[in-house]
Amino acid sequence: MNPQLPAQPENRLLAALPPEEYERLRHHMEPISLSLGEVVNESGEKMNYVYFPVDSIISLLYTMLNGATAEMGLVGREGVVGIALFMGGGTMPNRAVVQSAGTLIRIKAKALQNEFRRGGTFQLLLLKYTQALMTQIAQTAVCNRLHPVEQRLCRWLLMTQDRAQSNTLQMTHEFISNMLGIQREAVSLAARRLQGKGVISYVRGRIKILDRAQLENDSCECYRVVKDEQERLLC
Amino acid sequence: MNPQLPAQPENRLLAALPPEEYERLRHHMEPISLSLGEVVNESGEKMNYVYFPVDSIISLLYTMLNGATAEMGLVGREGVVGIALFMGGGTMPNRAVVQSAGTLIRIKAKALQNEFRRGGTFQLLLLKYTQALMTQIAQTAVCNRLHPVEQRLCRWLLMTQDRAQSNTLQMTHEFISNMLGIQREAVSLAARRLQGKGVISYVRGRIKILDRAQLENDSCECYRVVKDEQERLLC
DNA sequence: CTTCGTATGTGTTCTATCACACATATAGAG
DNA sequence: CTCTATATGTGTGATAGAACACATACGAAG
Repeated sequence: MNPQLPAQPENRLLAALPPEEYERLRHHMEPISLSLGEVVNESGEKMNYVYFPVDSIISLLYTMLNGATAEMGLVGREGVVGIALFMGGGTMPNRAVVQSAGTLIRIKAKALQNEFRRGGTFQLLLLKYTQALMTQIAQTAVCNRLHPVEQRLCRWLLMTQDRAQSNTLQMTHEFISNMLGIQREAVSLAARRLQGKGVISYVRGRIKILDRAQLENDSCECYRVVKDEQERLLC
Repeated sequence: MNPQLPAQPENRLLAALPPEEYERLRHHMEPISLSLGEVVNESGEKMNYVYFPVDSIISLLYTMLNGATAEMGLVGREGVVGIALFMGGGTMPNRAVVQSAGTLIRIKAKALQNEFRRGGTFQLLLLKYTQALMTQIAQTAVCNRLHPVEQRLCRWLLMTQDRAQSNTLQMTHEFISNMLGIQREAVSLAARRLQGKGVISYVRGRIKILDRAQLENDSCECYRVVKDEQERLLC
């Protein structure tokens, strides 16, 4: 169906498949590219595809009735968007938005489910990833409750950089504030403190990570917990 | 292995199994009873059993390095504790504690995994429940960020009452504060306001829900979202 | 009925964050 | 080079909660 799949920066879940399973799925893989802000899936809406990010980042967001938003999870090439399609629910009550433009590989729900039901490596990988995502979401819950803005910002920058291929992130303070569920001014303040320490630098929607080690120091423990758990589960 | 299982208030997941699958698992079910505060599973520790609460409530807690705690999920007879055993990770980085004493049915990891791999109703139910739990955790994340203490307390009381069989809950403000990840005094204040409105009443570790409808009104939207999603998935 | 451990009440101070209201600076279009 | 939309800086209250320090009150055991 699609002759040329991206060569190197493939999605990790797909890359980990044994040849046989990969071959079967290969014919259903369809690369697409999405730009910043595009909605991959609307809250509560039935999905027709499952999406495997290649060099894009997808944010799982929840919007409250009053319009306030907060992120619950972040998905890059280590994962997949559309868990509900194999978990059996079909839909989820949150939105999936492109946070960093790039390509994804999508697979039709039916094809995915067929392969999932075979109970092979594919199923195992998807379930393990789902568990890793749960840990990420759970940690976000606790972190939101117990840690101050600056630490949360550090954590978020680290998570984002892990999923970006670069150390320059294209995003405004305003955007970040919607992800962290805080005021834009609070982001600006925290970012400025980090810039003062030489950890990051930024100008108009372009953030550069200068000192990753220090960023990890300034972050709360949550970053490490999630990262370690992810590596344990997916390597 | 165990001749007499509790008659009526069974665990919902087990109750929903078709006779054949139930029969196979039946021989591996072992009812146990646990008292308040017992640790069903320690963070990061390999589990030997999976636990299906019958008339007990289990709290999924995360403890920070500095000792602060916050709850990420609540499991009653609608669910199961030990998701990592079928999701493939084996362990999870959080603790499971008895929040309300009572009985559970436990099943050895091996037996559970064997039945899970058959890919029948059991697998389907467990995965759907896992999705419902994810929604609960995700909503907790967002709620922790965006809603004030009093609304969160209402939500938590509602969730707890749904899982308790009674409208009297045995728990101190201190205990609740550890679940919500806030100060005990903050719980006392919010509780007193609710008592003033005649929504609840309490004395020394015994909370009575007087006006459930009003409690739902005073709660944030999060309670409904999670509840609706759970009903959609598990009915 | 007393005692004592524990649960809850109450106040004060301190801090982070929100909520507004603007000022300023930058990149890109023309 | 100028203009303009947009991103960021800055200040000033208001408020929710945290932290701490006790006072009180309940209720089970004796």
